Amino acid sequence: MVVFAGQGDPRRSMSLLWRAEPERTRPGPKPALSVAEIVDAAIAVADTAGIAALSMRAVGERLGRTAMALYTYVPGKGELIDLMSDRVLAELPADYDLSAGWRPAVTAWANDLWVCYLRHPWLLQVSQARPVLGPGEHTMLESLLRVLRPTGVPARTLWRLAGTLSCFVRGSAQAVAETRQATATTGVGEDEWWYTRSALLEELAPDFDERFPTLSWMAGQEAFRNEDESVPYLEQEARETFEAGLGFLLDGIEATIAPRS
Amino acid sequence: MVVFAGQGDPRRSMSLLWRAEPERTRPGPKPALSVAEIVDAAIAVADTAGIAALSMRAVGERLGRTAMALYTYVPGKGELIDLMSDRVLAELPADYDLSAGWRPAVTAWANDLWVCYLRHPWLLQVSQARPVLGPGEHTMLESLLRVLRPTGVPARTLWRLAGTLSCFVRGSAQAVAETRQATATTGVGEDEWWYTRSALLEELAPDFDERFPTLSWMAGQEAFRNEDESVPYLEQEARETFEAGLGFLLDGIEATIAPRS
DNA sequence: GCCAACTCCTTATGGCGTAAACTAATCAAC
DNA sequence: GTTGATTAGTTTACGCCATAAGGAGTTGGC
Repeated sequence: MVVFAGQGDPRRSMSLLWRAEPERTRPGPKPALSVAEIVDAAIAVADTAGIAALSMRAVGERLGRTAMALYTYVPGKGELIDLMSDRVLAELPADYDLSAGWRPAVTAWANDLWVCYLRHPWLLQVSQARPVLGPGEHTMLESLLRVLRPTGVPARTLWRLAGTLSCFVRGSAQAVAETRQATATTGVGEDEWWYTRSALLEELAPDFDERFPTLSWMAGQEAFRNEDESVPYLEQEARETFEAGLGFLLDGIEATIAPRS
Repeated sequence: MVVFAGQGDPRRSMSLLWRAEPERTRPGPKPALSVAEIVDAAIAVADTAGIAALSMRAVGERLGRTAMALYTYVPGKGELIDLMSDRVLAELPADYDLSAGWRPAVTAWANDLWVCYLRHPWLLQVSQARPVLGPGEHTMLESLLRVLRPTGVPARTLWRLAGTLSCFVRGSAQAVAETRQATATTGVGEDEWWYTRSALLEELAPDFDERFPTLSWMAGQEAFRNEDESVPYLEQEARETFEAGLGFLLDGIEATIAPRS
């Protein structure tokens, strides 16, 4: 299930996103932790154990504290996830080389975002509905717009292009991320999984070929073979879909842009 | 967080997906419920209250039973979600009119899937990594392949096209779905939300225009105005991104297909 | 009539986020 | 110094969740 953003005081969340660290000359014990440290620990937990394992208890434990200790730094779990998302996006490059034209630059942007999603798959499970509006998110968008703006398309089109590209990268990264996560959490390898399932399919749906003629034609096409044995099949498949799809998309965009360049 | 598929006995899950209802002349009290009834109830819960509110208790309650009663029909929550997904996808059309060519047919397919996602937004939060392999999922894919196959592209390309289109529809439907869900769960309208946030942004990031020149240029472009006041802004925005993006994508695909038609 | 199979319930376990109340540390003002 | 306000961090507790275990009542075949 998608994780939603913090719903508490907006001022508090936004301050956390934009402010470095609060100044300190106040009574009370010195804080042993910092927001940054907590966010890092949370990212580490989510990266290694998945977002399902991201609990306040788990993050606290990693820092040698109780779950409740985190609440002095961060209003709640939702806000913590906002901070994680924005921090991870902030690591993306802010500028792309435009000397070879917009197309290689967009490709690089898409690739970087893709890699970021795969390095932090939990990011794909955080709702993007209400954007976090932190510096990281803005950087990601700014860098894409900076690449596309020189093509001279009108602002409205520019915005659509950015939206389309983001959607596509996100959608296709999800395919890979979920594949990996499924393997990790179930402990069942792809081959094994597929073998069991397809045998069952034959048994339970003996009329498969009549019901799904095109699918069964495709299955017989032998177009699917693992080129690189070291990469799981489904993952390789998804990676190629990403590359091919980006190609289709850029072709289409080129057709829109070309008339005016 | 993404909900994962059932991880129990694969035979059991697959039987549930493919078999209508088990034959019954066995001892024991007659079952008062059926798998189909449970799945319907679960879909109703998820549709109205979101997947976060989908608990075994909630589904049982809707049927006048306890949570544990469901476990006689369904191995667990994961498998129930599989059944829900597949059932919803099975409602999609199996065939599209090809008389006007592949392009309107693909557009119709994409639209239908999009509408399905928006009718059942929780579907977007169910991992697609390990496909459910039920009849519904196969129907959805079969109908797209049936549209694209007559273009004569090689099987491998066909597969990439299908993957790309699925990713894109899913990705962009997510944008709308999450927007709506955010409004529903937080109870804060878009305008209100945006107003508060942008005011805070100015206050907390006074150097915004220097850091994000392209974004701030865009914001000044006034390209963004709500044409239809009855539809929330972000949702309309996302819908247009979907339509425009599908256009770019189909243009690109057309370029790939054209040489051979 | 009896037994095995079955549905459905109650109860219990161990997780979760976080509210509330508390202890202990730290600084400013006196 | 001492005091009092302020803060960091703990413990405890509440109400959720999925589901394991075991028991009560129902039914068909023998």
